[in-house]
Amino acid sequence: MNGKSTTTRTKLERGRSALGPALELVHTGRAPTRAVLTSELGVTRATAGAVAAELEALGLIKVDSSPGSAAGSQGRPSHRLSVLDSGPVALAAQVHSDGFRAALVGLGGRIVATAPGCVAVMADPAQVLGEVVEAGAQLLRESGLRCVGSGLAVPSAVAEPEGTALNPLHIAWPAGAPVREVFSACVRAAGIAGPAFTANDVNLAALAEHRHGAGRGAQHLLCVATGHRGVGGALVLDGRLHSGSSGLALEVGHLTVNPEGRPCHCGGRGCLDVETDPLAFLVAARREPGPEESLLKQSGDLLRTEYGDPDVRAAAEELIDRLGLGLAGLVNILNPDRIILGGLHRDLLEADPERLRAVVADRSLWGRSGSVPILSCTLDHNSLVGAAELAWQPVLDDPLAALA
Amino acid sequence: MNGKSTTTRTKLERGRSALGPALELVHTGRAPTRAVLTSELGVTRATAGAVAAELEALGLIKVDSSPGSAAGSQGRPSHRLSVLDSGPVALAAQVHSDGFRAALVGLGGRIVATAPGCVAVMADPAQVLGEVVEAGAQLLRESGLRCVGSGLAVPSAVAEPEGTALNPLHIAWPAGAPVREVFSACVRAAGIAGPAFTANDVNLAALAEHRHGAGRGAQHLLCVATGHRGVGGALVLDGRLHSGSSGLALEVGHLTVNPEGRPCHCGGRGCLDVETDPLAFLVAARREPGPEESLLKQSGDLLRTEYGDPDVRAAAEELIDRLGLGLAGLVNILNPDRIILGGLHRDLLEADPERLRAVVADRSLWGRSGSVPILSCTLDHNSLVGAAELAWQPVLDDPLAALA
DNA sequence: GCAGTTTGTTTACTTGCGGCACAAAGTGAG
DNA sequence: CTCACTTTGTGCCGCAAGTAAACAAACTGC
Repeated sequence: MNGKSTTTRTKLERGRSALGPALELVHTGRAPTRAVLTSELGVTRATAGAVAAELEALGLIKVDSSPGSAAGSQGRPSHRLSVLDSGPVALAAQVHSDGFRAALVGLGGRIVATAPGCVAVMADPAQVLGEVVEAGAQLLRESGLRCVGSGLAVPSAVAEPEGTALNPLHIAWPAGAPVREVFSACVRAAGIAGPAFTANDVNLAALAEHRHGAGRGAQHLLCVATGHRGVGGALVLDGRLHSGSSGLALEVGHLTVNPEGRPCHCGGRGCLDVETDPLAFLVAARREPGPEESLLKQSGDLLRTEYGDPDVRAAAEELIDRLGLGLAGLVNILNPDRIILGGLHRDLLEADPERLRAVVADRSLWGRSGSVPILSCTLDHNSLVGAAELAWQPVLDDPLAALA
Repeated sequence: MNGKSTTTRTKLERGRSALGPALELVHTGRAPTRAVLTSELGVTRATAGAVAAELEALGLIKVDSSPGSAAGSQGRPSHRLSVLDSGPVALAAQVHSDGFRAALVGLGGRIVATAPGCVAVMADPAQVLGEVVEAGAQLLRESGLRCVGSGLAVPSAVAEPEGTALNPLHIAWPAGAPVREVFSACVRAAGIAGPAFTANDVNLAALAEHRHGAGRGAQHLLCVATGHRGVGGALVLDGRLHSGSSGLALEVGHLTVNPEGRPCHCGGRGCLDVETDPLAFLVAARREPGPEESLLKQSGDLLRTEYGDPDVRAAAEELIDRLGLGLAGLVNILNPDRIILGGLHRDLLEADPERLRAVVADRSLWGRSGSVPILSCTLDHNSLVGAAELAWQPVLDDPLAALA
């Protein structure tokens, strides 16, 4: 925090100071017109106009002076602002238990191109990341678009500041693998421009949902989600990801939600991780679990198509109760103003929203905090979009410096 | 968050923009000299000089051009910066189970004057707050100092944005009492200048420790403390208090730390509140608890003077283990980079620091996050100083506007 | 006493941005 | 269709925060 910042910012390095906030407003869809931009920034129309023109000159946004379908209100119609379709993109990559995926993501969380996931040998991080980066490089070559940076989402806690994967249990990587370093090296080796970032997938999903999905406008957003195995959590505070002092915050998989529950590899019993993930659901519903990489789909389909089956319903209610207990514990500590659920938890919410909300409210200490809205994630590929957010962040912070 | 801020900041309202950050640096002791101020602000020497001169002209700080005891390094000695002894003060008030206390607190957390706590009839918030505000008004009259605002610390969760006390269990106030409203009314009625603020005492203690005590420099500071009864928690993130979306975050008293433990009024069993507070300690140590308003002192004295006694030692170790379990749970969710303990928890830490640290490390999921430093609170009257911080905040944010 | 180092001060100069006046582009009433 | 009205965009002026650069001041060590 301290330590004599020796970097005296010179005037030349700084851009127009309102440039970053303005771009963020357009990026998150909170500034559909120049008039709104003016009021959101709290500056004069003259300044907002100059800022918008500069962002347009940078090739980031588009200013439509011919509105066409006007809003219908009185007065002169405002120029519409939108992200530029042919603007720069970020390279987003994701690794999960059923393969990997690469995509190009423009401003506004718009997925421009995507390379479908391929199941591959998972043992060696360098090999897997080399492949996914190569797939991304191919997309970049095909599109001919400028790249502002790269982001990678991994299904593991990522320790800060080193960027090592602490528990990539569900992909066959070694614990402590230096994923950030490896990913950066792959990106550099492929000749891809811009910085490279790596973070946990649920954290990135939460970030993406906060900016473009179900979390928009929340000040204290809690996100809990499953993959095929295990449970992850994330917290977005005032628009910034809160990942703790060493990246390990909100690793909620080992909250105890059933003191007499099944043992967990962490040494405890009845952890959220083993009580509310897809495998737990299938076992509780007395179904035969399929291959690991389709557990999420299998359990989700089961919930949606056979909810009438007593076994399925009983299993769902059991998991909802356990999940609710875990969420209530988090609510008591974090007091979020919105909760969003992904993976199987989303399916559980949609199967019986009232039951989940009732459990959370009942187990919360304060009525107020327990009545927090609980919503489903709404973005496709939210981890991927979140990975792109990381790469976009320098541009959002200071467009001039980042694109120089 | 959104909603067209119609308040277009005019140029006249804004002061020198670096004024607030500069005052905060002096306030928290991070800018002992003008040269350090220059580098911390990241501005030129000319700007830092102008800012320091302006703060001096406002009567907030003192610039000692004759250093006397120089640092001994090379070059021209820098002017020393310090808060002005005769500068304005904030009125701080605290209510707890053994009475109340009023104080005047200057910049830098310096307690200028204090009115000793008086045990009084506690039933009526308006009466109690009227008395404490009157005591503060008396201090202000005696000192003749200017008052920038008032702050009140209460031993209860304070719901936002209304400012009602949700669980003032250990003082005989009704749940939901509108303490902020009542306190503001008392302050206005007494003719005391400036805005009035109200918040939870442990939150304020954490804020004070972060700025002036054991929490200085921490980015993610977790504070846990007892009063005479019950346990409170607080989190300071990047220098700002995190109290959740409705003020109810970090109400950690009802974390389960002993599934077979004694019943708690919240309906659960073995809550931190009833397992690690002074009363629990005295019972575990087989001592006769004295009057409620001296439980903290009684248990602290016992720990310090009779730690050789097997009963005392066994009780301490039991409480340390339970506290460690609770802290580990918080560490797994919040991943703080420092923990500070107050009240009996501080005494427990000092009785056997190694044991507590070992328990926390053992029950943390990640070795990294479990090795977080655990320290004692160091400030006297930290809740009182924290209450003053609330009142000082507008001045720190914009000195010109706040003192206009 | 003199070179070297670090800090404070003075004097332009740059520049982001507010304020203002005016032009532009729509709506609705008659 | 015209005119009043509302809201938005643009050009111009000026302020003031803060940089940059040159100079002065104060202390150390040889």
